[in-house]
Amino acid sequence: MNLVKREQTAIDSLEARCHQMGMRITGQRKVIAQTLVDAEDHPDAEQLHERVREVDHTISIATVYRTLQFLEKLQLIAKRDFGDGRARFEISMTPRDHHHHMIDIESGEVVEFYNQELEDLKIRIADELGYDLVDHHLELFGTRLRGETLGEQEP
Amino acid sequence: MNLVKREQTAIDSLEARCHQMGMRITGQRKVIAQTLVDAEDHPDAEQLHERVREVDHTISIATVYRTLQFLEKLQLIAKRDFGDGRARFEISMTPRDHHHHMIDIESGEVVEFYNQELEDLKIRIADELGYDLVDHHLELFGTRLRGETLGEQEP
DNA sequence: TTACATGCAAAATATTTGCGTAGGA
DNA sequence: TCCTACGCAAATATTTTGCATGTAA
Repeated sequence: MNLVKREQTAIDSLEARCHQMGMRITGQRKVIAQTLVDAEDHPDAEQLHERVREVDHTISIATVYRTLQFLEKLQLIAKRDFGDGRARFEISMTPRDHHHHMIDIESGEVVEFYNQELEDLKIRIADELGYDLVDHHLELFGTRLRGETLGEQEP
Repeated sequence: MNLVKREQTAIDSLEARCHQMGMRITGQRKVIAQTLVDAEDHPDAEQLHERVREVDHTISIATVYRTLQFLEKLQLIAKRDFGDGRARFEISMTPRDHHHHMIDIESGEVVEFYNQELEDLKIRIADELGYDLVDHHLELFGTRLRGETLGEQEP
């Protein structure tokens, strides 16, 4: 029941923020937010549109884009760039969970990670440059190690 | 004379790589590469096109895009994303000089920085995840600190 | 009721590509 | 000479927007 509880919390959080900002919580916005909560990957606008239409066939791509902008402004989701032409989106309702991405340049696979040392270092760097850190993006691009380090073997 | 020397080295490096790859070094490519060497900012394709046309009025936007792809493949330039819709480009002929960007979200100003600790940490993180780090992008977004830390004051 | 949100379609942006010609090696 | 690269214009891809209508509060 953990998953259900987390999802409801996320939607509650969406509703709370909407009210806070004096904005309406519509059926479309709920479906789009819920779809992002359920997503275990990093869909782009079009992929999201497809998924959302499985629930509500009438939702347009314009609404998807408008809702994504809206959710981003509310800081409920984050926009990412993995180097291909389109923006990708993911839920970021829990501010503690600021992870980053390791992208396999051969397979396109994306692994998320979190590293406290990195978080601390970035705040320190920004501070040394005379800035207050508001957001940051980090993407690592690489290829899988073979053998030695992990003892893994390709078939 | 330092600047002149560095610029020539960069263009030499371009010519060497072109030959290595069996590709032609054309007038357009030289102008585009030189313009990127001279750029002290991070121009997008259209800004680059404007600058390049001041030197050779006939260079088309298609050639700018094709040359940017080409130079990126040769790892002579790097593509960046600062969160607005377009890709930005910068010279990266010297592999040691792997810097990152601190972006002022109020003014749009971009400050470059390099931090050895960060470089080491990223390699370590990738390794721990089972990857060999090939490339990485880091952008910090923030607002200027007031007072305390730097003793700077707004007017 | 009444502003804000939506769907649709067109527009705006950003980038890529087909094709016939030009030009570097 | 020969093949790559070019300019042009059209195509594609992604995202935004104007407008009339719908709907949450």
